[in-house]
Amino acid sequence: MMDYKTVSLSDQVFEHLETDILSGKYQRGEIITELQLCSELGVSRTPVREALRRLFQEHLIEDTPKGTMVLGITPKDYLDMSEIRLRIEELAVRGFIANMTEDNRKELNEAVDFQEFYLTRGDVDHLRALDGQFHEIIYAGCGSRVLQDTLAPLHKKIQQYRHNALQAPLRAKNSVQEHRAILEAITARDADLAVEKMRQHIENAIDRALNGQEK
Amino acid sequence: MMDYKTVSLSDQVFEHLETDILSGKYQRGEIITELQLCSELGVSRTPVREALRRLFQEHLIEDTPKGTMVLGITPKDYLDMSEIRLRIEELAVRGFIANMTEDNRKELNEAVDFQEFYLTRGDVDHLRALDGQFHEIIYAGCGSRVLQDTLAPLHKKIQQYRHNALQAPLRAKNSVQEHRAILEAITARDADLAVEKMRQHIENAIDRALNGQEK
DNA sequence: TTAGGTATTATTGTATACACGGATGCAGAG
DNA sequence: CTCTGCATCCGTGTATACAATAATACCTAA
Repeated sequence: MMDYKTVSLSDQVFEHLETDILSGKYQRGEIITELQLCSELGVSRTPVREALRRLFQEHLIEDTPKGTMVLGITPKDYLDMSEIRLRIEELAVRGFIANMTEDNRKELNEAVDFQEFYLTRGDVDHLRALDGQFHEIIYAGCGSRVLQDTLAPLHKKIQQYRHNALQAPLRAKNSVQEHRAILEAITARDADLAVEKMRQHIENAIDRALNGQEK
Repeated sequence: MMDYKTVSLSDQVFEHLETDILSGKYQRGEIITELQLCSELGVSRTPVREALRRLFQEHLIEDTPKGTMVLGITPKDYLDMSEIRLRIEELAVRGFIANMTEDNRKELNEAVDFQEFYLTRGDVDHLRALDGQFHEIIYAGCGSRVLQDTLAPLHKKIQQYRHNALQAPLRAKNSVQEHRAILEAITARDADLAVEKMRQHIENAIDRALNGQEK
């Protein structure tokens, strides 16, 4: 997975800003200027501008006459993204099973194993990262670059957004259990069951976000 | 709809390159360098780079050690995008009906009226543009920015790709008829029917693309 | 002839200078 | 007090210069 070149300042700025916007550090409606970012991050305008162009393309920011306005993710955006995932994450699951290699299966298995490990440790940060990996492994192995490119950004945004909303203490356990159930169905190559488990998983996440609490 | 500022070179380069990539002028796998684009387009590297960053974000290009490699849209990408549309364009249609204003309805109606007009003229270029508008009006009026941002790029890419594959002589008539049927269902606020008509419309487009011919 | 090393070149990454345009604030007139 | 016009400033858009890196080609030596 190693890139052929070292991460550029452009990329670093992009990831930094994306994280800060999704995590809510930059509030919706806030105006940020290039020069302000330059001094904050200690780089010149070039990498800042290139990062902003990419964020613009993801509709996380908007150009205004006074500078760059932060858009970020609203609660409605979150629900809309979940709704879309409910419709097409099924395609990824079916694709993953159809294209599954032993390596893919093992990778997914390991992700869940690690989740269970960090669950006993109560290591929320690692759990969150692994939650992201679990879904991204499925996207990456679904056989469709388009589907991967559509779902991965949605999931990333949802995940960051959720992180902001609820600090996931009890959610973790249920989430890992649901991942395990999905993994088992996938391992058994039972596509219908896996899809159903995934659907439940996403719906549960929506419920938890709405209630702000684990039942 | 007017932007508050004139279109920048960055934007122009972006749209130019996007069109050329989607239309196949730049072949998949082809390597293009920034300087080459600069001399071709007569601008400096800055706007070129910013345009490339946005194309990169859309996964239409890829960075390689030798330059920027064109990815573009493959036939499989086309099918995958259509599959996704089949799943979520329904949401847009339902959203549009739920949020429909008289203005929205009229706008959609006009788009179809114009299509029928240009159909009698055999004006394929205008028909293509209006086909894009028809769907984008629905996206824009569906009440979900996320859904709009997800569907609009898919449709744009599909449309450009199709344009390349078949020069749409006979397809036009059926397409307009299908749009009319969708519009009628929407006007009647019959969401289930509208969704069904839309589903057929997309499936027909897939069939036509696969056969390369109108039945 | 071939292998290895070095020099050159090609391309990108970054910083910065300059230009342009709009917003803002101030001053003066009504 | 308000409105208008001008000057200033702030922020972005673009071009270009410089640096670093990686590929390539050439030359030399075995």
